[in-house]
Amino acid sequence: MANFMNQKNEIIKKLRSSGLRPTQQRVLIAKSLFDSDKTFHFTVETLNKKINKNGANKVSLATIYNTVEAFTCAGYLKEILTSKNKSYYDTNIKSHHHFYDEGSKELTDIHHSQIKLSKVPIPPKGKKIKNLEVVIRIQK
Amino acid sequence: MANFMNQKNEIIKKLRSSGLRPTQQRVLIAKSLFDSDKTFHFTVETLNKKINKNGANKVSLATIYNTVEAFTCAGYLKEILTSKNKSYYDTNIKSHHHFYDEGSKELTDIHHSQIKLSKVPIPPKGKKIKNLEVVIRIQK
DNA sequence: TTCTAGTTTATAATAATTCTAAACTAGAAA
DNA sequence: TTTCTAGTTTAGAATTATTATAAACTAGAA
Ligand SMILES: [Mn+2]
Ligand SMILES: [Mn+2]
Ligand SMILES: [Zn+2]
Ligand SMILES: [Zn+2]
Repeated sequence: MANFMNQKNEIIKKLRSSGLRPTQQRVLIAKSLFDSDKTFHFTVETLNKKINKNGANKVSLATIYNTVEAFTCAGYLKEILTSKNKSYYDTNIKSHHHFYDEGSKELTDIHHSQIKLSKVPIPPKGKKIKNLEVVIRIQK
Repeated sequence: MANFMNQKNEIIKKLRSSGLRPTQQRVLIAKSLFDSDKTFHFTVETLNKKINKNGANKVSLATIYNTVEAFTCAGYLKEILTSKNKSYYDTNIKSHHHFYDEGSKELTDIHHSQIKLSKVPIPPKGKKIKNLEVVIRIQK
């Protein structure tokens, strides 16, 4: 119970620190995303199902979109673009890479240390590297 | 002129070899994509403008979509998924990597030899690596 | 308790893409 | 050469993901 309180307070602190007012909806979504010690990948569609399951419509789809964008801008989520016509998001914000299964359309993390780059090109003049990601497409 | 004939015949041969009937539209699009010795990146939107410029509507948008998909399946184009909500395509089908400029939304090739991977993870059981691509996101 | 900027929401709008079904055509066969 | 038909093209409708709008709501400062 104290633990429960703490988690909620942590979330509220986290939101406030990014200038995001801790509304009921944002706290609910943040719990669903950040409460577990395990990270995961999701789409707006799957998050919406998770949040609004068991019939009771708790949070509107528009708010799911708004919140996912706000959390991404705040650096609490990473957007992963590996699938056509649909954005994936990652609660693992550490630098890492992915397997993408073309069949099941599922992402699997590759830990940073599992890939070593011994040669990387210099970016074009006046441009800086923002990030570098490896995607390994797999299939049966 | 002979050269011109040859190019057209090459294209027709290429299409036939993949079971694609060499229609006027496909030959026209193939010319636009494969005639130059330089490879390039494009979207359906930019290809449509290129094909249907100067007012005269030569090929329908649906056919542009159909043809790009057919060429991708046949292995004559690569699909590049780096941008939200829009597919990019590449006439360079050799294994290579990309810079993606978040500002201009432009792709730039990184030659295969410009990146060296000294460690790559084993794919999950029963899965095979289809391809491995590095995307380096850059900005000012 | 009041007030208001920020937020949520239903709904409309947009953008990219895919689907549909009727008209067309490449090219094999007669 | 003409006929035939499966494959292709096309305009337009439908779908899907996403973004915009604007009215109702609420967190939290005063
Ligand atoms: Mn290229
Ligand atoms: Mn889309
Ligand atoms: Zn991940
Ligand atoms: Zn390329």
